[in-house]
Amino acid sequence: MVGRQGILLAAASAFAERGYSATTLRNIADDAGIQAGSIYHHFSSKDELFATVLDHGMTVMDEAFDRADGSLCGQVRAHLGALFEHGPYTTAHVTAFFTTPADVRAASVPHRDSYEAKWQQLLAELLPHLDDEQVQLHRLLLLGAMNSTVEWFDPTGDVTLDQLAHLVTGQFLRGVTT
Amino acid sequence: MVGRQGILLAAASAFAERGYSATTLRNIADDAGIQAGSIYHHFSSKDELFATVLDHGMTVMDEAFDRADGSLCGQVRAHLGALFEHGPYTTAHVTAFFTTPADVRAASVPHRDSYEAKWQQLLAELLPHLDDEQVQLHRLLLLGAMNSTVEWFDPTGDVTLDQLAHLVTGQFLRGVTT
DNA sequence: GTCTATAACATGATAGAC
DNA sequence: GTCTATCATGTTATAGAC
Repeated sequence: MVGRQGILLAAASAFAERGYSATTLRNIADDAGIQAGSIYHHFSSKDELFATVLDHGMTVMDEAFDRADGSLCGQVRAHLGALFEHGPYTTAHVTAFFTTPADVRAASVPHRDSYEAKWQQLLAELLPHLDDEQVQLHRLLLLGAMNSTVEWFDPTGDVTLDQLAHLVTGQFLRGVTT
Repeated sequence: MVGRQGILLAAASAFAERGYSATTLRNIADDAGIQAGSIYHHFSSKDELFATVLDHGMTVMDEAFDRADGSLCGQVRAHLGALFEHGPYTTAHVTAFFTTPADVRAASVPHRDSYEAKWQQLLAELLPHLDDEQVQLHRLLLLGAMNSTVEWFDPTGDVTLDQLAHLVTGQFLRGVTT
């Protein structure tokens, strides 16, 4: 893997695994097969590289959401698919965002907010008997549960992403007792 | 705040907010009101300080779990209470654990595992119609949802911890459609 | 128990050769 | 477009005074 795309992929992978601060430009350069100084031909700073990774990740999330069928299970499957089937860009969003210095992550807050607004609208239509604040709480819990899967789910194991999506959807809509 | 306890508290707060790598001993010393070098009178390394914070956090979790009434809502309330009512030690566990270098976090893995085993047993008794793997998946989703609250829940807002515990429990047991 | 000073090293970033 | 230095700064950790 070469050039800007190779750097971006190596950066996303490192940020996702170690977080923003623990990832060094030398780490990224090693994984990309170049020298650390060469990164600056493609990106002006570590911050810009990180912001580009997060922006790429949110674009993947957006496209998956917009392509899905609109059913809750379909949207859950799309979100999980974005996390596990489209490289480490989305994973970096989940694992590295919160502990990154506020001024660095600020650039990606609007993109995140617009994605969360899509979920808010979807759930509001699905749950007309609840007010906006209740919907928001349920949304945050659902996204929290889905995003936590990056810390423990193995997509190559014997549970498939489809099965996981059905499990998440069932627990959310009907609970575990059914 | 002075001495070892003051350092520990400042360290937990900093680790919880910024993660392991982004937190410097100078950060911690500043918050504790001492010089960075003085930390080494109480702890032999940054790693040991971090491990002590995580161990303290797991002890808080354990005690909250064991004191609760055994009902799911009671245990959920205890877990959320440990996150929001007993200092930043538990928060550091949630926000800083995953992105910390593996050799540093290794020391706290057994304590974490034993806590998760308590939840596994609780849910297995509550859901006798499910096999162990299904229970495990539901447990991981539930803990993921609860732990995500540290990124967005404000315990001083108009939603109380009791209300949040009931909401989490209701969504888990019966789903959102009831 | 805390301070100051400093050693030893890692990091983000720059400059210029090729 | 990548490389090889190199700079300035920040980091963990140590030693010894008080």
